[in-house]
Amino acid sequence: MPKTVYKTKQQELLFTYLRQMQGKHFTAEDVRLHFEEKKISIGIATIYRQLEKLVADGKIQKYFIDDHSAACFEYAGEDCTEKEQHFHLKCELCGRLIHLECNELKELGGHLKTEHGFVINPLRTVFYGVCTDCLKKQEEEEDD
Amino acid sequence: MPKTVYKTKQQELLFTYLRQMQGKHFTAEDVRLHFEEKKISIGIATIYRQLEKLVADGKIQKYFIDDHSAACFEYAGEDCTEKEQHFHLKCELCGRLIHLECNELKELGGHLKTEHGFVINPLRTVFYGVCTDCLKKQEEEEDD
DNA sequence: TTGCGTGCAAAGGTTTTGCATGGCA
DNA sequence: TGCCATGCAAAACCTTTGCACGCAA
Repeated sequence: MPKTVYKTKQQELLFTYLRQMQGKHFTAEDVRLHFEEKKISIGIATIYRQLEKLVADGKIQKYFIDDHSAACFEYAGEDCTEKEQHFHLKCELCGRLIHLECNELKELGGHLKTEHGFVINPLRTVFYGVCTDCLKKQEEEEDD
Repeated sequence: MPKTVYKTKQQELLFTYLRQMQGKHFTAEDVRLHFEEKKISIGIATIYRQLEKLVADGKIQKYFIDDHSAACFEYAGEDCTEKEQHFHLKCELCGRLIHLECNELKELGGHLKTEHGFVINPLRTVFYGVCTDCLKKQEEEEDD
């Protein structure tokens, strides 16, 4: 993964998009569509290559949320520090992606480290399960 | 996802394979190769369709371990009960997949349920991070 | 001028799908 | 016999790669 050496117009456009998308997640296709709507043409290969570099630099995170659909990316923000890290919860029923900041969950990291010698990467880990809303719906259906 | 109605030879062959692979994970390609070695031909489409049904029935679990490589499947066993559930740890450096059974981690599920109304599916959730061995290697490199 | 970044198109790998055939009940 | 399951090939999908060109430094 080669380092960024030259500054290009495409890079700058992408950075602008990233700042807009802070805290949100997006796919390579989302990026392409965003610029297509603005009548700006950026090749999908360029988008992938730029995103790859940003991932390598730790500027953005790459997730695999859904089974075999596109990868999701997320911009961590200008000053990405450990305190801002969060976990992702993905509802298997409605597909909703929930950002979860919880100190108790950070103890999970400590436990895994201490007891299992494993340092978890919360920025890549996604918890799958069923969200509150879908649980309610399930219970209602059982009542029928 | 249609239910299984007829019993076929291919189904039975697949079940036999699953029993052999209990506790191990495998891809659709692994299944195909296994039968190819035995001079048994099962179409890859059939394998995918059967695995899909088994996932829908909850007989096997489907994981996405690596970025954009093949999906991994795992047979939970004949009498799959909650106590046998385990989490997966995936080392982002060496690629090792670790099966982790840990009661403390089960408290994680309780916490997510109680505090966040989210019921985690441990059979699908994969924790990404760095394993003990790779951590040691990293530390050794820092000493140089 | 040097060589990195870009864009296009093609290739790559995994999974899904259409359709005719085969086989279970 | 009716209809599901299979197999093959083609398509779909996301992503990567090869190559020629453009552009930053």
